[in-house]
Amino acid sequence: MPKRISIVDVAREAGVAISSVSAALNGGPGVSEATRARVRETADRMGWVPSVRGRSLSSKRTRALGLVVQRQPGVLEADPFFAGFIGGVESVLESAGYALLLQIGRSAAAGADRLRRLALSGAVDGVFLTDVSVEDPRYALLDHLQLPAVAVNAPGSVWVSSVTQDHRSGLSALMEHLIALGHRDIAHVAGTPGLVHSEERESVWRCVLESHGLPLGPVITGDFTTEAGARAADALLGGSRVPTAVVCANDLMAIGFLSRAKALGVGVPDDVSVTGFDGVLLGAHVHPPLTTVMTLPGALGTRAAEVLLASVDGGPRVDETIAPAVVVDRASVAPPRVRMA
Amino acid sequence: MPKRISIVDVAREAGVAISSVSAALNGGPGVSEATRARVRETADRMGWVPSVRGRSLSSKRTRALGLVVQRQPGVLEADPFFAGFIGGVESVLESAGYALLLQIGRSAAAGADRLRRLALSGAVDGVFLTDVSVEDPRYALLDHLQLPAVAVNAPGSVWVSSVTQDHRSGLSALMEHLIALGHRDIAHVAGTPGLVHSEERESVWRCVLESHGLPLGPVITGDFTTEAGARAADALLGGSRVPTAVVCANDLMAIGFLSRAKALGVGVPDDVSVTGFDGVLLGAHVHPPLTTVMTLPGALGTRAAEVLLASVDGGPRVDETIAPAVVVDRASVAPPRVRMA
DNA sequence: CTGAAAGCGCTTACAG
DNA sequence: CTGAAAGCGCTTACAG
Repeated sequence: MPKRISIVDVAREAGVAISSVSAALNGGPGVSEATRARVRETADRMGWVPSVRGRSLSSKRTRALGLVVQRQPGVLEADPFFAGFIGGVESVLESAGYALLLQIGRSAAAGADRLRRLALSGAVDGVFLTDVSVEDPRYALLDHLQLPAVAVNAPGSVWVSSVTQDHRSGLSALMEHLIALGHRDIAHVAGTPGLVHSEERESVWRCVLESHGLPLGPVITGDFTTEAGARAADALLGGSRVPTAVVCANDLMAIGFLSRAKALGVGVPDDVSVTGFDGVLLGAHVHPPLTTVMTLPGALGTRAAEVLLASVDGGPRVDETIAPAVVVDRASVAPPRVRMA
Repeated sequence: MPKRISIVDVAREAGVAISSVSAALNGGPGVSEATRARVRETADRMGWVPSVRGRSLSSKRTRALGLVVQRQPGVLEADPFFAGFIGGVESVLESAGYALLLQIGRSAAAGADRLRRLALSGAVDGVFLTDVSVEDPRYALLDHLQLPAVAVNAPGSVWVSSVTQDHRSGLSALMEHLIALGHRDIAHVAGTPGLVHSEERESVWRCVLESHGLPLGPVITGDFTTEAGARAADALLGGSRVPTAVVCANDLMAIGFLSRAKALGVGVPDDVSVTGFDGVLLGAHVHPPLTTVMTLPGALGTRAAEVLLASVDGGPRVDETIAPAVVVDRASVAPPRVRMA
């Protein structure tokens, strides 16, 4: 094992005190340019990379940010959000010299517990909050710990900042589009109950229908998986009163719905229009290509990371917003077929 | 800011020395059961979670494992491998009390550099090596540092262990299946040049054709994206000699190919058979459902994490294997249409 | 079985 | 501008 070289070695080699090495490398004051240059050159020559262990203990900064994903590990594969979000986060952490500490909690309770240990053990300088539920217990923890945090697509709290992409206007526009085409029986395939974004989407669906004086079509409760979408198709297409349009809370469920509808011999969009939500890449490649609302997980990740980093540096609590999600009209929507009464 | 409570506070409260607290909590020897119980009770009551900063500095263990993904951040969203792999990794790290440090390098060079800094800064106890290229410079670094590491789907080195899922037999079986159906003109849409798994898949395609004395159909070089698959369709379906089957190096390219073929009015599988590789969830929902080879990124992640953890605990270098990838025959393959000569 | 002390590798006042 | 010293919160020999 090649012995690790430490700040002491560099100081000795450069003929200065370790405090000077530290100041020189960190851009601190109290070092002449000549000394700074010499130390830098020596450190580079020796290939010294400061120990994050020593540094984090004395500086109270770990230079790492935490993300505890609350999902079943197996579900993550199909999830359209996290890869994009993490990509966005990483693109800013990279230049800031921060690392991302990722953990997965199988349930909301497990996730909250892992977050608690992560925070209490001092492993991270701040955390991202995703999959926020309506009364999320993590807010209280973070408020109490005063740990910098940013909630994604959720309100934030007294202490926790937030970064949000408006999903309501895009979904609302999609609903208006369906109604303008003549749809009157519009069903909803909802997401996992209790999550902020599930409730929000269902609420938009309901509000737009009510504002037009239209009946609330049936609601099938799903869980954001393709399988749930397929089950919803069974439930909605087998009944006596088949809706003319089905608004799904995400693309995966819409794709499952599409696939099952085809198997049942129901034509999309001729017999029933189907819409998704998220804008996953593959939505453009299913048959028919899926009309949906395009979200931007990557942009959200970028902004969230910037906000969190600012917060770690002592910045104030903020609530930010990125450009709203917009409708992408492809081919899974058409005017309703005229039917017998 | 609520003052962090430390081992000193717990020791004082329990009326013992800090070394006893440490030994009691870590299950070390030299503590009576009575003391151990009392310390545990005190620590729990005070809500003390040991500082990973202090602990990692003195123990030389950070209890974190590193993964530097070499991808463009934007590409990650469509990637079928990482979410599953990370899910598998996390399921074992969770119970082991380890964390995953994730970084993204935009290129192989950037990734190697981030890995170097990660290793040299002592931020992790071991690393996963993915997207291994044919002459990967990271092996030399890891061998030199003697940092525990496990290469995924690649050979490993003198020091680095490996965990592999056999991809050759499944792809080979798929090729045999096509040939048995009567295909003689089989093209290949290859992956990013230089990567171990790109080369491997192309090599299987070539070997099976050669062993049957069949001509090597054209090879289009792609980069594993849907767009590359679409471009390959343009190149292969527009030419004078259209192959009867196209073997793509991954599902995403196959799905792009499918989509473009449909736009060009070429029927799959009637006019041309198309196959993918990976077994992404959505391959079952495209039209026609994609025949492919099913890999198991989650199982690979689980095994890789187990191997790496064993290695961190001083275990020997190993080369392990999980169950091979198998053919999933769906509907994008059929016998070739009889054509005029 | 128990406790006082050294040490991990840095940063940060503080004194020269 | 420069350097010696304390201290961050643990673990690990070592002595009692």
